[in-house]
Amino acid sequence: MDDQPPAPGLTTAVVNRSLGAEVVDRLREGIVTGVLKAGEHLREANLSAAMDVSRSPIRDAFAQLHHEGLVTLRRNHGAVVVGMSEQDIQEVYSLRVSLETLAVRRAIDLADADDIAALRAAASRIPKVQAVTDLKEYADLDLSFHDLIYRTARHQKLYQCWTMLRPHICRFLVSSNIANNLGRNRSDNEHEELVETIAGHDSERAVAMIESHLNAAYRRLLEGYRDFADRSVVPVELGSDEGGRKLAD
Amino acid sequence: MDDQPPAPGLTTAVVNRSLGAEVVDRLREGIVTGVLKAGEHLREANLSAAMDVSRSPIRDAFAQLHHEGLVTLRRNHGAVVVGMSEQDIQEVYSLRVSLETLAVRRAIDLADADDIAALRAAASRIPKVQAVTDLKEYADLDLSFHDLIYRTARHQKLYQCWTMLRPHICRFLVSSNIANNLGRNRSDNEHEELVETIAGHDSERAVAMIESHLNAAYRRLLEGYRDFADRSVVPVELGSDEGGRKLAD
DNA sequence: AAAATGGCTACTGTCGACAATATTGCAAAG
DNA sequence: CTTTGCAATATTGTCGACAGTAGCCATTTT
Repeated sequence: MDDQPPAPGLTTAVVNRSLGAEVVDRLREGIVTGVLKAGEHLREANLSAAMDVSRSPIRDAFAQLHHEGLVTLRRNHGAVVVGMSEQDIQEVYSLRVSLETLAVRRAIDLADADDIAALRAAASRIPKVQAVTDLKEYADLDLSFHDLIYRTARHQKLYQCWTMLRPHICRFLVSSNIANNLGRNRSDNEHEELVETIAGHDSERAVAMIESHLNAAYRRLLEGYRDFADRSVVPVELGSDEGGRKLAD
Repeated sequence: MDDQPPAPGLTTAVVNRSLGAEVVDRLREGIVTGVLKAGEHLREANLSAAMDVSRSPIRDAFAQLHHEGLVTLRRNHGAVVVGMSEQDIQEVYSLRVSLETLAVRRAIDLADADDIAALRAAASRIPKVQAVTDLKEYADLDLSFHDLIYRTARHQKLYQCWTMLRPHICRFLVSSNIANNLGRNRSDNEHEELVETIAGHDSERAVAMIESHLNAAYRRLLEGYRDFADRSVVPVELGSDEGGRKLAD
């Protein structure tokens, strides 16, 4: 499986990463921040030369990005950065509500004092709207908080699904002009309130909160997307992805 | 020339799959049916020789199986078939309820007459309990029906999550002695009834039905698993798989 | 002019060789 | 007898070369 919630405190990561993992991170960063644009054709040879590695790690990276849904693979044609359509946002957020509802329920059942403390810390780290200067940094901190909820749920397969969604959400947050929309109708304390509700073991209220939190985010994103889409042409590329995967399922 | 309607019986699919895809199918089949046992160490060189391909397709296959959660990858050590613990069953089914609930809701909204007809056909194809002779065949038909629900939901990312669950469920069904437990407390018409409820656009009832259907399956599986686990030692392999990912996120 | 045809190019799919690394067994010290 | 360190070995990680295929463009045909 791709991901396991990292064991708290045990940060073993020093120099033990494969080249492919490095390439994945750089490409994902590029896609999420918009350096690599939707529709762009990624060529193995190009990237191989640019990053000074052979094609093998690049190919591994393509496969991983394909699993994350950030690129499509066409046989004998390589990787293409996927577009962002309204339907994508709709899919990601409808699925996210289902997943995160389950995550919150389990987190409430399983969280110990340390987990609650970590959640409080993560929530407090998210900058207030007025203080947002760097969209990517804001997105990372916001996602770290939600990531912690998923890790607290202690559910490997659920976490793996979340891993497929996370980079898309990050991409949405970064490319929408969320800064303009963020403040409107926002209590700005939703994360802290959610943590306290989790700490209080109030499942029903916590589920209602996460649903409204995510639905609000969804609506803001759609607004931002429409402004964004007006300025830059985004290839939509709907329709069946049939035959588009390298390894059939 | 390709575009002409294919003459009846002329199935064009001949040589158009990659080697890696072929290897994935064979290995997945082996894992699901138990030919490859939990804890078994899959070596690239071995399989490469056995299947008469180079190591590259084998590596691609390992990555795909890793994505499906059927093997774990340890750096410089290769692929190991994952075990089946009660927690695995619990994770798969708790997640499945969340996903399939969403799938049913969307299927009800989006299904047209053809979809309903296809669902009816798929449901009718599932053999009745008394007629089950081949567990794998039964599992495939049952999963085909549920697969159709997911496809009717027209939600790529949801379907991708389902794709991660499906082989595990198939494995559970095949390795549990489900045949012994299948009949008890089973109406045996649940699939047909679910289809009609979907056709009738009764969301709440359909959701309740799928929940009870899946929870019943979960309970049967747990029973079957306990009988199964008594007879064959299943390496559980819990604990942190830290550092076990090929491509870190 | 529009559509079919054929060759060409660029790119990926596959391969075997080599380098790097974790594991395992053995030996030596405590 | 247990533990620690080292070396041998087995296995994966990475690489560059070659083979194969899909797409592109000029050319021909209707």
